[in-house]
Amino acid sequence: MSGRISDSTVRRLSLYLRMLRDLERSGAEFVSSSQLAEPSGATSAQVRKDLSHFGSFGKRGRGYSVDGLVRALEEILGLSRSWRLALVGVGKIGSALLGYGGLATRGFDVVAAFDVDEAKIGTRAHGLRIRPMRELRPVIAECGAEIGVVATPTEVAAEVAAELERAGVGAILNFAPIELSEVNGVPIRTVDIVLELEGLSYLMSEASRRTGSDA
Amino acid sequence: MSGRISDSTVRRLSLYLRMLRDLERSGAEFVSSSQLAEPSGATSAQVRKDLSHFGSFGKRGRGYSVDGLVRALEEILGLSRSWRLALVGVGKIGSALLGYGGLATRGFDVVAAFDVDEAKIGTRAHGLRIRPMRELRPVIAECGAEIGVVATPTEVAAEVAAELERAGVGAILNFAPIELSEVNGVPIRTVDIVLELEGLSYLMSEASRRTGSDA
DNA sequence: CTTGGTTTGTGAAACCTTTCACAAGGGCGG
DNA sequence: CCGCCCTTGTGAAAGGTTTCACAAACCAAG
Repeated sequence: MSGRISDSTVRRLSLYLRMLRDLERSGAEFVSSSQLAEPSGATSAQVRKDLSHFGSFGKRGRGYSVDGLVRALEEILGLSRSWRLALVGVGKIGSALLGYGGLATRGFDVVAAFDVDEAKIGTRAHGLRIRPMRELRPVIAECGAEIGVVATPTEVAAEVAAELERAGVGAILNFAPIELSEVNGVPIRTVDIVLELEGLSYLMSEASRRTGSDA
Repeated sequence: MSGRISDSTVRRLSLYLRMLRDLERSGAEFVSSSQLAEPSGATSAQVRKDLSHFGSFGKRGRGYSVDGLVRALEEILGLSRSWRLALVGVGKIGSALLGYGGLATRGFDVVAAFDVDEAKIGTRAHGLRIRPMRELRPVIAECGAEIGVVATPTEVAAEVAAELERAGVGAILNFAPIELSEVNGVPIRTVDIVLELEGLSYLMSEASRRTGSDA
């Protein structure tokens, strides 16, 4: 049991948890690894292997207790608490995030927002006052945000990430199309829409090259 | 050479291309695999292996011609042309996408937008007329959009994706927090912000569990 | 209590990706 | 033209993840 857990395993645990919450709402008591596997496109063996890294949660012959596994996964993923986010950059993406209710309902609360634009500073976006960059450090310290969100232009993203890290956040979510390197063990996840589109572009081109030459 | 190329390889090819374009702008003529590797956090061997799946692009002793490799990668990734996107759901995320100039400059043009909201239909968002869902199929056929973008609430995402596929798109980019299953060989990429945040939540919890028990 | 049907937990095998290490080749100075 | 230095392209090794397959365990029924 335990050791270093791969990103893909953690990803799947989140997906299992989603399905389990649906099941909980629908009143199911037990669930088997194969039911759990279906929506995430995994196999039942993979579900069992993933869970086995953290302990033994099922009953042979019965499956897993829905309630019990929900709580276990929330504990493992750190979702039995809520997290505070500090957003830097209240442009298109930043505003969309502030307005997206799906974050708060899942335990991720944006508690502070920053921007360089003098015209925006002091105004409110979705109930949150936009603050100048110079207040980044004190405000993050004061409100205790654990996760920094970079939604700035690419050119300043690396600098902003470094500043967030100095301000004491424990993790960073980056929306700028640039690969930021983790420093001081502060994990960074990048959401790169252009990269995803380019991946699709590759697959479509590949497909048409194939049909083009096969036909 | 060639065979099935992994997602991670394609991802890295995109990153190499980004760096190459920067180099091109800065006037460099040649680049070595180690220079190319740095920004994406890969190794020089990985760069060479990735490229070797598609052919032999370098000169031993010199490295790769920047211009030549840019063109080769654009060809491989299907980026020597531009792609047309059809957006479904002009809410927070959809609007942010429409306003995000970074897509068009990289060859991804949003050419049609759809929504169910009667109040939005007929109005313009960033110069694009919002159309009713019922026009999805004819409009996509007419304007020839190749990529469908799902930016709807989770509940209808699967249905919308299926409708896009029937309308003839060759790939789908999904922003709803749900795992959509590929059908008919139409590839789907999901951008799931909550999943990313939960991954960070896991890492932070893991870190604090470790320091908690080590101290 | 025993039997049968079911599902977990898990080593071993298969598969895939990354790293290593080096021969082969190219350019440049002399 | 020769010899030196540099970097590619690539088999082989290492490392990691997924799938397989089965013993162990549980429940229910008789």
